[in-house]
Amino acid sequence: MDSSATYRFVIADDHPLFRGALKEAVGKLFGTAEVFEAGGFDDLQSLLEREGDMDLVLLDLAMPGVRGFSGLLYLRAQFPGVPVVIVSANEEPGVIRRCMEFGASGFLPKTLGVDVMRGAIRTVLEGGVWTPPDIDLSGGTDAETRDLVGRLSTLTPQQVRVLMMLSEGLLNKQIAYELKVSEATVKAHVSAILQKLGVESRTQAVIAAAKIEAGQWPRPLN
Amino acid sequence: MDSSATYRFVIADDHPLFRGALKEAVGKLFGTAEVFEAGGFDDLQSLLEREGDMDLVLLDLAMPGVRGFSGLLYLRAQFPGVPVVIVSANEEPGVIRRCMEFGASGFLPKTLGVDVMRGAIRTVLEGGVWTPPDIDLSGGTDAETRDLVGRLSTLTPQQVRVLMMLSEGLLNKQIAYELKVSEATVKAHVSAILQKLGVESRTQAVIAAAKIEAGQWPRPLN
DNA sequence: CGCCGCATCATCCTTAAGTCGAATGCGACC
DNA sequence: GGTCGCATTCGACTTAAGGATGATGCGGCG
Repeated sequence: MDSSATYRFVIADDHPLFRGALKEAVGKLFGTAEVFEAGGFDDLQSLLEREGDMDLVLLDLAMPGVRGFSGLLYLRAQFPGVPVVIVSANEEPGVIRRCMEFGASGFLPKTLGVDVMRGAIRTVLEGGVWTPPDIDLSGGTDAETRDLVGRLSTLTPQQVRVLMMLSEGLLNKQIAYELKVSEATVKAHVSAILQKLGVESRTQAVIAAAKIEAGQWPRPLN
Repeated sequence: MDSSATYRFVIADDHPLFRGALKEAVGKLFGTAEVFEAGGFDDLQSLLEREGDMDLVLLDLAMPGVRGFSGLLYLRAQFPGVPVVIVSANEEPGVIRRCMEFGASGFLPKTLGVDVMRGAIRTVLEGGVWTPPDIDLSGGTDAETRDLVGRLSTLTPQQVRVLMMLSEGLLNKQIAYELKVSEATVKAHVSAILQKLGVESRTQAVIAAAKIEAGQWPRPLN
């Protein structure tokens, strides 16, 4: 089998209908494409662990089990070699920009036409990056947030995992158990995270992380 | 001077124009009313400390120095005797409901007519509670959040202050310094907070508190 | 007045958190 | 191959966090 011709995709979206449609659309792009589906973040995770390298993951930002960008950040950390294209109903420039900053290879608004999507996916498969045209990717975010995003992207895969568990309020001991390492190791990771984020305690770290997730959308509360 | 006839108000809003208009509107309600203004939360705070009992505070939810409901919660904790009426551009039922749960005496959407506002303020001054008509105050919020709101409202004034400082990532030592009490006292408060919120660590406490502030508005991010 | 809730503080103890130094392993680069 | 950097791992040590107990003062309330 010619491996260069057989692409392997994952479509991760909690909406089965949309998943199916997307599968149809991209499946016909290449005759020999192998398309996997994941309905939740856990599915996606075990799929990637089981199946090994993928050529592309199409990820819905609003998947069950993920709040916002964490999923993307986590994926990029855990499987640095797998390109991720975000598929989202939201097309605010700020969201798109943030996704690209977190290492996405592309951003597909769900409102896009099938033909455009195909072109975009082709671009990414060839190693490129695709974002919607007529979108202003520059500026917009406040300096503090931008700084924090930069800091977050310096975290190593394991550190991202630890930070996400910190944000769930877990103890070092619990994190150690989950990751199957010693508590000393977790502490080392936490220390590194604190340094990289420029904060002084785990509590401040989760506050900083929470800011990224919820912080700066056009505030709906007042 | 007849104290029962001289009402003392505070108008707290960061928008000077609106503050002025509101002052005009309520000032003429009673000939002898004394109206104070505050452009920021710190102003409001020092004003209340300096001037003592007020008959009413008109508080904008989106004031500088306050994120969301903390301001209300804090005011109600620090000055339990002063009725607070929220004035907000936002009129989502969820927000209104939350305000009332946190002890507001009324909620005035900024879109309200002057005459209606006057009636509402009169109602509150007579010890009543006023919310916009044709608003569904029941249901809506998920059980978890409602539970948490209930727990938060059992916190004592000082505990609210401590919780807000926890949410800023301060150490017990720093909180002790700010509040001019010993670290032992802070620890006592923290322990009480953890119990009341039903969590096990300061980090989980700030996560819980953050959920209330940003958590469950109709999600704008995707 | 006595009771109770709130706030304050101390002491002792256990556990969690965080820092420091250091070892290992792995991939990149010369 | 050797070396450099980096991620991951870990143990020892220091400091912070949190629980338990007990105690004091103060203001409201039946």
